[in-house]
Amino acid sequence: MVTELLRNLNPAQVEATRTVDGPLLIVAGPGSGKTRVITHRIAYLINGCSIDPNRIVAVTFTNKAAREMRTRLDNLLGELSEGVICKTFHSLCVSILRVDGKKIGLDNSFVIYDDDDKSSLLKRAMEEANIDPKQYPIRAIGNAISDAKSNLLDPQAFALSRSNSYYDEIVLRVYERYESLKSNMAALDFDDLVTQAVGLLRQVTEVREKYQERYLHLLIDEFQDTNHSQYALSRLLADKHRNICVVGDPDQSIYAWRNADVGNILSFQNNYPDSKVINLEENYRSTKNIVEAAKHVISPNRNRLNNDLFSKNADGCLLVVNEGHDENEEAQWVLSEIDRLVRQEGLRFGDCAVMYRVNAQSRAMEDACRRHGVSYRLIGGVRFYLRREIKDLIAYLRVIHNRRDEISLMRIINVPPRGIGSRTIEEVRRWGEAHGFSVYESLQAISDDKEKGGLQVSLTGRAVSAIRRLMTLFEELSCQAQLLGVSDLVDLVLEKVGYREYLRGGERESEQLENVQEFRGQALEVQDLLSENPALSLEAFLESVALVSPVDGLNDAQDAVTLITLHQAKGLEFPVVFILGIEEGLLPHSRSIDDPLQVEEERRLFYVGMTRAKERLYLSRTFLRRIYGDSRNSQYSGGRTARTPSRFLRDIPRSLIEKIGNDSNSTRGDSVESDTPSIRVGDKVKHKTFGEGIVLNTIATGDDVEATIAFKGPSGVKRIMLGIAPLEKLIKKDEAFPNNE
DNA sequence: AGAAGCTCATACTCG
DNA sequence: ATGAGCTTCT
Repeated sequence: MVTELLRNLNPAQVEATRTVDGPLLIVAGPGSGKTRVITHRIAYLINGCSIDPNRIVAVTFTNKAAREMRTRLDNLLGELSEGVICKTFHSLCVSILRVDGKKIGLDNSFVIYDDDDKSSLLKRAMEEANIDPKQYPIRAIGNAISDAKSNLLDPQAFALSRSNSYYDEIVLRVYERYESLKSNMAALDFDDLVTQAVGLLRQVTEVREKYQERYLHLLIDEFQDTNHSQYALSRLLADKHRNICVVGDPDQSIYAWRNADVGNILSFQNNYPDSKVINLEENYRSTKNIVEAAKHVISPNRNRLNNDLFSKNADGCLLVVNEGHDENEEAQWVLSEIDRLVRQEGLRFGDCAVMYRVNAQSRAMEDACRRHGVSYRLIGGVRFYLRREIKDLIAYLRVIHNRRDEISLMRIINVPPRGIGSRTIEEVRRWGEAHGFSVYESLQAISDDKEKGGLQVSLTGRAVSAIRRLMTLFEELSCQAQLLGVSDLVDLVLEKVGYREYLRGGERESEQLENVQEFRGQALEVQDLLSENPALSLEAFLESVALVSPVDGLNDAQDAVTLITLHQAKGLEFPVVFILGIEEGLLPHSRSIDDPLQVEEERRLFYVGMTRAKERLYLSRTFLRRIYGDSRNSQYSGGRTARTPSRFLRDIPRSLIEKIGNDSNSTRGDSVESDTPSIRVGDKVKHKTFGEGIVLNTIATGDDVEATIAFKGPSGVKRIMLGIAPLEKLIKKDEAFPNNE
């Protein structure tokens, strides 16, 4: 049994599988059989070392990865696999907090706030703290708070840790207010799930010891993308037995922007000096050409661990680089190539994935797919659970589950319109605050106040009766929620609230009704799973909708082209991959372009995308592109922005590329480097009449060079012959942007 | 008072 | 395209 388990593994994989005692770091390059090693290691623990499956925890990045792992464990172990705990960080934390959270004062019917809810709450916190959201954008403040939490800094610790700049002072004021509101509402945001779990384990000895004892073996996947708080949680859980195995690849770290810290890999080696390190370097996924190209793209990065990826696979096809005119032509090219692959090469639509940096790029692809009648699945985009009609229904369910959830209550208090407008709400709030009541309690009190004038509340009789109707509705729904499963509850909400009628006549009516149907179906799934105790299904359902990610729904059954962002593509693989928009400003993204560290992350993102491809890799860029209508750049090129090829393209050896496209322009953005070394793409220049600008492109034309330069201000993009241009000043590319941050 | 209709700015990557 | 915030309509 055990020898069979190890038979199909290479020596490094065998070693990783059999190293079960003590801390272990597995550095696993893309396609190196990482999941295989994790699952085999778990199987080995159970079958070879007789470890109780219930004492093994595997933490993954997405639910989809967790499910996949469970399926593969099931194949290796059969029924035994069911005991293994396979969860994401967030779901692991939720389960810990549901069971033991009350020991740190957490209401166990807490709700989980998504980013929308978080913004609403931040907005309110800022209102209360008299901070102008125009001066201090909610998003920026929210990120600052998120940063603090990722580093396990509560408001107090944040206050001590920061320079007392005025900005930090503002953040602190909002942070304090935000936390206290959230606590009143018995709500947690995503960051809280981890920080609260850490707080619980740190503060409550018995809870800490319980989990430390139970979790004999801990495996953390995608370790390069954990943040400080997640790592702290991992260490806390592993502290007794010290059997902690982390699997990661610094080259695939693409979430620094949400506080993931590759430094955790170094910290791991410092925190566990006795840890063993195993490198998985053989790539089984991709052709040799793809692996070679990817290696050339990643190698300019500094601060890399030694992980020398190689492949023994066949060379395979050359990479294909396309240069299209604009995003529509690019999409057109993708579709005709996919057509060809399907008709001539025996591939399926489902084998093909189209990847891009930003969601907005999916638009042109969707249009092209529809025109060609090719079915596609769009991953991400406007997420299902963030659609208005779905969020409304979730808000009803949340208020039923936890009436302190004021963000949800406020969302649906007058949806559908029921005569409780902003003035009424304001008065209810004012009254509630004066009496120390939550909004729901205030509504109840006002509703129950039979003798008029008993309360000091200035509301019209009309408003009071509207409130009374609402309270009657909620009382009934709450009462039924004790008896019904969540799907039946959704039906009751739809009926009693008149939600379908509310959607009637709207512009997106049929689409919204379809979404509602889909939502009912999902509720029914959870209800059926918990048919023995239907009242529990509401909480389970709310939890499942809070923690899904778009990739979770990706099913391979349907033969459709996958449209997906590079970030979401991590961990996936496809026979054929198209990566679009390999242009400066998009990949690397304009928001990252000024910071060398961020450019390194963009490079890793490209590397992640490339290494998703098993057989064929297509790269594409355009000369013009419209993104979001591009209002800022509308003066250029008829509403579109002139594009220059990504610097990353230059790092792929020409020998690996088969080039197509209809423009004589070179892939190499600095093609004239040797002729006129003083002007290169990316240089900052100053023109006598047009002012300051950045060189976008250079083309040798006869005995002169034509440069495309984007000037600041109204001049916009101009093509200029360098021989005669009155360019006064030149700053080299690297000096053009001294650390702006 | 509350609803509806309008303009306006705004938009990277995510559990 | 979407939401916030404003004005106008009922």
